[in-house]
Amino acid sequence: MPKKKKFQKEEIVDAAYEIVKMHGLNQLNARRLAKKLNCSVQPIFHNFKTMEDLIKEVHVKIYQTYVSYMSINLDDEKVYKKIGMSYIQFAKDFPEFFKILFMQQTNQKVEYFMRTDTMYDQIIQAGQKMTHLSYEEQEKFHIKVWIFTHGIACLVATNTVQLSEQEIADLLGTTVMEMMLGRK
Amino acid sequence: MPKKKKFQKEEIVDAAYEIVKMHGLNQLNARRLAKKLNCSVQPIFHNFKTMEDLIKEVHVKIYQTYVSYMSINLDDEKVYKKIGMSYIQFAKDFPEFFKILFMQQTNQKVEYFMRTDTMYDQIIQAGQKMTHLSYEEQEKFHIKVWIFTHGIACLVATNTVQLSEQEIADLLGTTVMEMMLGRK
DNA sequence: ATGATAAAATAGCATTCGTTATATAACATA
DNA sequence: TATGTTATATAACGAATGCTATTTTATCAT
Repeated sequence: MPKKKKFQKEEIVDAAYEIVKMHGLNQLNARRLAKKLNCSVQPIFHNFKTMEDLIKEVHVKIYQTYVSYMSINLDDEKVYKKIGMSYIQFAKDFPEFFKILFMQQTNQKVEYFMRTDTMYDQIIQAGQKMTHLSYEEQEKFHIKVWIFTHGIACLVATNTVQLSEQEIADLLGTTVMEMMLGRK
Repeated sequence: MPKKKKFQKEEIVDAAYEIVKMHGLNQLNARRLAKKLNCSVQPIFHNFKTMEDLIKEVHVKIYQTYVSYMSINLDDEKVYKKIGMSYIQFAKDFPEFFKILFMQQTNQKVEYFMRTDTMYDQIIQAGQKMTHLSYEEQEKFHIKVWIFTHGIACLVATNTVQLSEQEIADLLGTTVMEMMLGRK
């Protein structure tokens, strides 16, 4: 009966993902994507109602990339440092993705790293094992560490500072230590 | 002889500045600006060769706004806290400006707050008066405080977190204190 | 008043974008 | 092989953008 599909949804999303990764979201458009796929714009609009719909699926793939970077064994020691390093490494390896996920006007994205995060509670509890603080104290500590980490990640993603992995590890390590030791 | 000029460069830049302040840089275009000025697009292109030229002048005005926010008496006590609070307050009051100045891909903008900053040395020295650290130690401390401050400012500018002035002051105050006390 | 001159209005061009109407081509089934 | 179905190509529409050619209008020295 029908002609076999040449362009599947997945490969279109993959190509769009690559464009966004290399050149940012505002460089993604139907013609550019078609060119990358060596086709006309038809397969795109045949598979997706609108560009917006396609971008939604790209978002999902971007978020999956982030999640895979952040999958860390919470039983490990130095949880905070490892989580922080992963977060910053993500910002370094995928600056465009980081900007999309964490440096844009917020609507529903807060959930990614705030209280609603599924990992939030686990992180606090993992931290408690090492610091022996109360849940509330640990929570305050966690927020401060996270803000500092986020600060570095933003600077890295925008290329405002260029830091090696070792420099980042030192900076994060000593600061987290000082934040802990300096508590009243 | 000639007709008197009705639209001066300054008022055009002012109107553009307002649009950027309220709606961001990518909402600025010739027709929208003309509408705000109650004129056609002609006065704009008569006064500026291109939109890019106009935007350059808007950038200058934005940077001036930032500088006026950051003009702080360095002889004051709690310099760090005051500078940090000003930086964050700027991000809160002018999120679009903050994003333009400090949350975009960097080219020449590093100068705003890095070593090349004219205030950089004065800030370090002012800090030394209170901490009695060596210049190098004070420098390290300064960078950490700045990263933390920048982290909060980014979160505020993107509306990822909503913090009152008091909450910001507490967060910044206690963290800077802990960073100082926790040093090896 | 009038004419020279420059500012501003009008209307349009060229480009880029999302999207779609139409035509063509490929493929499974009869 | 013929037919129906559908994926893809071609080409174009309509809106938004930067910018400009042309016309209109206001000012001021004469």
